[in-house]
Amino acid sequence: MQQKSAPGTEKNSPATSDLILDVAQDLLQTRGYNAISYQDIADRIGIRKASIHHHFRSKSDLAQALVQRYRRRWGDFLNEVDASGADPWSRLERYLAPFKATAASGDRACLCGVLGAEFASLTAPAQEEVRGFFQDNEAWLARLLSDGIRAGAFRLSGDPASEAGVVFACLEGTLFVARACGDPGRFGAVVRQL
Amino acid sequence: MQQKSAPGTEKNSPATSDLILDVAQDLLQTRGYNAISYQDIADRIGIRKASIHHHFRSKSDLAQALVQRYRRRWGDFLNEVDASGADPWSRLERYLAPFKATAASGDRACLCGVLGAEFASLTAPAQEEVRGFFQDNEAWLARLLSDGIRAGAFRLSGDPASEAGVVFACLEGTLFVARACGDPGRFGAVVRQL
DNA sequence: GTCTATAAGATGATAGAC
DNA sequence: GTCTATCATCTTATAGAC
Repeated sequence: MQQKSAPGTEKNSPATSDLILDVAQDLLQTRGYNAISYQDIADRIGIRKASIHHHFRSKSDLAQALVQRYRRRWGDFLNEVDASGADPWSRLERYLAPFKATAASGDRACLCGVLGAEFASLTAPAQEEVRGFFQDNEAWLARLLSDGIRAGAFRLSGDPASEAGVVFACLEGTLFVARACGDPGRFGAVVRQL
Repeated sequence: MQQKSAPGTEKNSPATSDLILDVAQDLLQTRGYNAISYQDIADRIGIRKASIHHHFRSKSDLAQALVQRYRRRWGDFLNEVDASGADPWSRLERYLAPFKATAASGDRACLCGVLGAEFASLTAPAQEEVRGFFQDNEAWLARLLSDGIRAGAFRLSGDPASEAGVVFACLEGTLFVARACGDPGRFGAVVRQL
């Protein structure tokens, strides 16, 4: 019926494939990859399983597309933060905002954190994307810390790359712990501590 | 045939129920809860699915028993470390050993970390055990840090409870990141940074 | 305690009409 | 692009023999 993003029609309601990804992402961040089915997604949208297979031939294709989109959007977000030209502390604060929002939801965690937990049950392409997401984040954080040191905004005990690894792992881990403990406020406490 | 732990027979080969839990734990730490089936476990042991149902009526019962055992063993371990009467730094090092071993495996993560990722797909009793495991660890770490400060071994920027939350979340998160990045050595780097 | 046999339902996936 | 219908397979789970 409708082309997605055809010239002059950018205001179209989201394409079905995007809707599928949206629903799949929400379910996945809540329950995990192997706990959700095409039926779950179809029920939420109000379509049939076969329609999802039209957009994503297999479940592993869906997973790959989902984590690809997640990683791309995250990269765009990081670029925006960089482009803002804000000081290191402000950039760090902006970086933490999505984590905060996820923690505040009370029932979601980071998509790649969840997939990282089910790592061996993913196909190689999806594994690669998860790994890439982790590396993207640590590299960006390392650069932020490095800049912050040079600007005199941060004082670190070790090298920026190691510290970035610590900070990122802590953020991912906190999302799980905070959710399991039913304590969304915990994320704020951890951030203050860092 | 054989009673488990009957008086005078403590040297029996492990009871089937323990074997099932052993195999289930290994598979679960690698793939995740919803990615494993009774068939997978039965195949590895060389028994039939029905035999597993004899020991654990349902899969959620198995999950609950598994995480209960995990938490109990962990508690025993923490008590042993405390009973050793070692100095705070040595106790911390002993605490980190199991994490190190898991990271070194290259394909496992913490059982409760994995279950924490699939949290919404667990039954309430299993969720409770996962939460309890997290709280046990943080409480123990907070006490260790508190002792260490009093003994002049540690210097902390915040209160022990907050710092314990940071450290524990970091350890759990690092297991996932290190595995996804195929970098078991990363755990050591994170520990040094902490 | 373990087995065979079986049930009942879910799952990922495909073919073909509209 | 979405649908109905169908498939083969897997999944959790139970009954009852040995």
